Amino acid sequence: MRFSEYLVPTLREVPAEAEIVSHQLLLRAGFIRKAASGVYTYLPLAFRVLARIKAIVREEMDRAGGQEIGLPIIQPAELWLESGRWNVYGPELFRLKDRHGRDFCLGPTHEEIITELVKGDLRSYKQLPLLIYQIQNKYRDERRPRFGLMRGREFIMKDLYSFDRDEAGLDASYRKMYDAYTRIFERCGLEFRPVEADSGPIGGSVSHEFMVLADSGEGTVVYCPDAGCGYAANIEKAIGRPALSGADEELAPREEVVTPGLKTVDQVTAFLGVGAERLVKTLLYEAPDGVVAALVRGDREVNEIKLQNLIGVDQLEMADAEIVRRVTRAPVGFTGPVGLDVETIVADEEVMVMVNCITGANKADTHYRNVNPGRDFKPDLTADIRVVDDGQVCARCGAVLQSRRGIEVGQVFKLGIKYSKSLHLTYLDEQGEERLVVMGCYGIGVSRTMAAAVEQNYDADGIIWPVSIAPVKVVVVPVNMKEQTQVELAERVYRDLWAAGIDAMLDDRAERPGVKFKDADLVGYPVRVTVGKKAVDGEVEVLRRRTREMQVVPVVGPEWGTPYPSARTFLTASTSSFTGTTCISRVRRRSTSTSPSTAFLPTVTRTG
RNA sequence: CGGGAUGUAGCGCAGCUUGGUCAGCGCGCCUGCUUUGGGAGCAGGAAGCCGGGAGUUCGAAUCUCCCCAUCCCGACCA
Repeated sequence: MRFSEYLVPTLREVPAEAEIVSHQLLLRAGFIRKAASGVYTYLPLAFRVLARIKAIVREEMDRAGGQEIGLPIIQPAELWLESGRWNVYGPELFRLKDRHGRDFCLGPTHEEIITELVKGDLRSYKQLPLLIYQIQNKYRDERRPRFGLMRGREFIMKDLYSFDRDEAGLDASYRKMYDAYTRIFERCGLEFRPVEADSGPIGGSVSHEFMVLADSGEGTVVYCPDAGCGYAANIEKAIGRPALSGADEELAPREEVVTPGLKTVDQVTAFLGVGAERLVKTLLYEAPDGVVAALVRGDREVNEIKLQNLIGVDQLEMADAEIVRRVTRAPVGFTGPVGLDVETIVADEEVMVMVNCITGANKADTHYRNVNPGRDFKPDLTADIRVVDDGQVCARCGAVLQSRRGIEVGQVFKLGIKYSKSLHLTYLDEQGEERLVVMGCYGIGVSRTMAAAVEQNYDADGIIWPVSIAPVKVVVVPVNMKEQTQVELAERVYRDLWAAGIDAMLDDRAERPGVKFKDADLVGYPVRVTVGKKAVDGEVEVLRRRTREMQVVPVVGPEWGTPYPSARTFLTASTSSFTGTTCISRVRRRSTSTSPSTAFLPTVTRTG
């Protein structure tokens, strides 16, 4: 591929709409262009990166026994009405009508249609297990698309569904996928961490997310620094060891304290001269069947996901000031559990051991002192409903937990029989008895993975692609296009690289070298071969993008007669001897007699 | 969906307060010459229904109203 013929519209300035690094760099380096909010065109370089990621995903899915299929993106409403999600999914579902007025949607996920498929053709235990996957565009009309490819309305996703006879089978499938995901993200050259995750509205029992660690991530990973322990979880799911000892005091009689205008935990505790851990924070939530009060220690936050799961609702919103006033007959800031009349009172387990604590008195400008759980109020439920963050202690080993931001690039779920039961997906076992299929589902955000790779691999000059997913491995830069020697040697190196199975870009533009160097850094080719003044001696420079490590390499003999014996070997070695070695060594070899014109180039370079 | 902001040439922006030499700047793009190891210089050139509509006015990029789009901050998800 020749730069002069290739569509790589690099930009010198950062487009104003791009906030995060991956978005900025993918735009600037000529990988993507926006078509609409949350909808992007993939230019040739991006397309190649995506192809590489998909190739890795396919290899690992196939290795684990997966079978790729194609599913419709346009799906009939009937399927979604049947599963009930046509109404539940809400405005995130892209809906459309055909010319006859029939309803359709653009698939945001494919449970319905794949279950339908399997239901139609699954009869016997002999057909199980079954692992089916697809890699396609998905559509979600996000409330707020943002961060470029991170949260688009159209995105590429791999979905695999597993169908097993029983729990043991599901365990095996889940394990296979977990391992496959680990291999995939390792091969993509990403620093990631599998973490325990909440299974959310998709349901099911066990779930892990694969988080690429990056400060721009929207998620938070809580992890135990003790390598032997290894606990790691999404903050939504993470548990810490509860502080289960209160103050060592006699129970004192409850009394009112006047706290004029003091609404926040900080204000109240400062006024009373006690620590936040002596206060019980009472938050009111509006749930479908009534108001729920959540009680946590003053220095904790309520984990709404845990709360939702506990009380079994999928919608929970903080009560507004009006509801607070109606329920407590007091303004926001003075709510407390004593005498509180709500549908459900849920207390965090830490609250129950507190002694002589402070709470709101459900009366303006008033708090209670010396409130004691059990004596002064009785929650309907006691559970872990707090957010675990830095500084809390690992429930398993007692080390102090830490947290980092992460980008969720994959998630695996054990669904169990949740869907097969409601959709009556069954098979006949050896005894001829009808049994429910046990399912799992496993997703990877392919386009998001590309963005995540950039978030983790860049510097002030541009992208630094991991070799395994780089759109092009090597860029060959003749410094001066008017120097025939340089041009010819560059052509030769370029041809040799292709002959050796290494895809290369020849920057044959009549630009000044600085421009080409800047673009090379921006685009992020792992290796740059510079053909400059030393070309007359048959020498070129090989520069590694990541380390800026440079080596002068003799490529041809003094007379330019025969290729220098070690040239190809060296170039091959020097491009494969650092991160992500899996890819280069797997690239298919090509015949050396083929001309490296663009016509011969594969549209997609398959690995493996 | 709430809150905040922004729409002027391909990209980045100024101009709007105070309507009228106000269609501008930088980069990019095209032509020519020079230059060629980190985003060159000179000369010439193309390019904008000033987001859209309706108003106010002798006159609107500028003032008013409505709409649309985009981006950023909060509850969902890959």
